[in-house]
Amino acid sequence: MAEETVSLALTLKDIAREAGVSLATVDRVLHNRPGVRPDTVRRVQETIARNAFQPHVAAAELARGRARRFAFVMPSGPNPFMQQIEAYLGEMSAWLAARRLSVEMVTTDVFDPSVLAASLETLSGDYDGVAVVALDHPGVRAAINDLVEAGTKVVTLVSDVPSSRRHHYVGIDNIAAGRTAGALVGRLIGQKSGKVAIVAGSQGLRDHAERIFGFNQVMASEFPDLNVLPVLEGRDEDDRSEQLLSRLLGRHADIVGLYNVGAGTQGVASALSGAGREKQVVFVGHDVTALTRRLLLQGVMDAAISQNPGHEARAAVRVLLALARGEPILSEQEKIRIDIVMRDNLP
Amino acid sequence: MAEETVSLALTLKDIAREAGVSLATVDRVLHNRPGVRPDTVRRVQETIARNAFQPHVAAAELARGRARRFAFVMPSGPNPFMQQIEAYLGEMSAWLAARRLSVEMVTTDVFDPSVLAASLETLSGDYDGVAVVALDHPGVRAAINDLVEAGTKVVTLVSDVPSSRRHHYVGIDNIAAGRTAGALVGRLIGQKSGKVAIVAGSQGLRDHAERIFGFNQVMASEFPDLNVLPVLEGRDEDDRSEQLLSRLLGRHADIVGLYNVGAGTQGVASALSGAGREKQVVFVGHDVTALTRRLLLQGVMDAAISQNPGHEARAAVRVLLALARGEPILSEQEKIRIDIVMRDNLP
DNA sequence: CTGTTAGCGCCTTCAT
DNA sequence: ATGAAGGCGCTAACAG
Repeated sequence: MAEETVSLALTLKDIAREAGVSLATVDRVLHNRPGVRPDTVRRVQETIARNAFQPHVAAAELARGRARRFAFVMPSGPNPFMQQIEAYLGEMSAWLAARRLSVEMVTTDVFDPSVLAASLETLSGDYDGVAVVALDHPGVRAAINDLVEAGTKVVTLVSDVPSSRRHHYVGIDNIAAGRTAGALVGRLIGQKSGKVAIVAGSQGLRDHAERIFGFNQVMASEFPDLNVLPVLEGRDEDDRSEQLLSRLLGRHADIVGLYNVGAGTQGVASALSGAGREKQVVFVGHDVTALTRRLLLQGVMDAAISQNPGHEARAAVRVLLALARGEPILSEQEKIRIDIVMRDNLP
Repeated sequence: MAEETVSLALTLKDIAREAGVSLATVDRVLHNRPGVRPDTVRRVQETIARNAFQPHVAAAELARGRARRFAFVMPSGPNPFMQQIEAYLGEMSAWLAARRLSVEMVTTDVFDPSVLAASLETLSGDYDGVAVVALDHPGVRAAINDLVEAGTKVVTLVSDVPSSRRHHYVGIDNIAAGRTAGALVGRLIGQKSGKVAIVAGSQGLRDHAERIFGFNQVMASEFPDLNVLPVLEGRDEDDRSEQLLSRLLGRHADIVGLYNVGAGTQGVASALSGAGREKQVVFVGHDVTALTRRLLLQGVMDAAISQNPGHEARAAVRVLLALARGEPILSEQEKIRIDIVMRDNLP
């Protein structure tokens, strides 16, 4: 009735004794440090394996006794999603302090590649790890590579630079997110045919471009009766998004679906209600914020594609920490899922 | 441009010096242990607060040096979702071992209250914490309360016993899950009217009953054109579920929606395909397993309501550990979300 | 190449 | 009511 998984509570010393060597030698083998004869290595490794020995992490941390400094490079604007990530990092402060970790926020204009690159350059050498909401641009890529070169662990957050040498990306698969949005818009529209509008921040942003790509993919292949209109670029600004969309709604009476790829959600919603069409149009956007929560409850928005900002903040810290310590990353745990949030499963 | 959050790396000793007392006294105050004069307590607390002092967890763990034993009481049947939780617990073994924690699986017939209660009784005294997939029944409730009485930390997993004195519930809000399923079925059906079938394991299971309740709630209030048929009780068995549903499909040609509340998914799917109606009926079920993944990809299932089993396993362990150590629980992190999974956001 | 040793910061007797 | 001191398991410097 009971399978087991026991903790033998072996220690380095036990292994040392059993292998007939000293503590220090076991430690060297454990961290594959040089200066041990090959067959001693083998002998020690065998005893370690035979006993399924696991060093006590707490003891190691204590002995190592090194404080780690991480920097988070975030957009300076009033993006609610980014603010949520920052808030969750703040909530972690006790957790961080108890582990002698520090996280510093660096806000910068991540939309200007040279400014972002410059910000990254200033960090070099001062931090064990850097998490950055990155724009995919050659200058930024170079800055990331320089950091990596200098021994800093780098994680891209929310928006990736796949061609760089960053160690890890913490964020969702944006093409899949776009596909998900497309499937939702299409299926929620039902049998009706008509036009579908897309509002994005900019097609120059990698994540936006990828989402649009995924969205169009699904639309083209599965909803031939729906006609996708050219993308409106609202620069994630409320006013501009509202104007553009209002004009579009005015020109097309048969818009039945709407995909808001980025921020500027307030503007998009205003345009819809302004036209009195919030009930006729299936509206899917991104992220659960105070605003999108309200819109979902009101039935103005039908679904939000979301990535859990708390999870994202914690995952970024954990990954940086694991990288800094040379520990393995628990990829299943750190993977960020694409959440579909509707009125009834609002978190 | 840079706000900060520094780690001053204070230690107990620093606090002791600044407060003019010894290490031991600070320690006593820190853990509000008796034997310290009230105003000494205050003085020490003030210095702690003033310096925002956080004891180093690694050092504490090491000094405390106590191994913890946890037991997970799980259903003995071949429920794929439960097997996933067990698998994730297995994957954590290195993590657990490195912290001198042990997790033992105890499988039992959780559907028989007396058997489950007996299983729980045998655990008393041997474990620091117990996670249990619980049936809500007076006998089980009493067994849980006995464990708690004996000082064991108890967490209910997946299925709750709210009226017991369990310390925590790790799982989803099943009423909300049912509502979500209802909203999905209704909205994906679109404007059509017709009948909706429900297949559950048993209405005696609290989680199933709650899901059905939520589902009906939404159906009644928002989809008056859909007519919900009486619940079929398939006991989570494939054969029985298939038979019952096949017969129902035979009797009603106008079934347009189907909600599978529990397991037995294979049987439900077979009944649908057997009738050649897998494309006409909107089919929503629970959990992402190898089977439901396939059904989603094939378009037989339209959506799965899911709770992340990996997250659930880790959260249960973390909560038990925090309870055992007397640490606070990070409720935001440990909350289990209701995930909507469709073909394009399969994890 | 290998071993010895002094801590890391906190907890826990044991004295006082 | 308070303090002193040893030790938890590992790391890192220093000897050899």
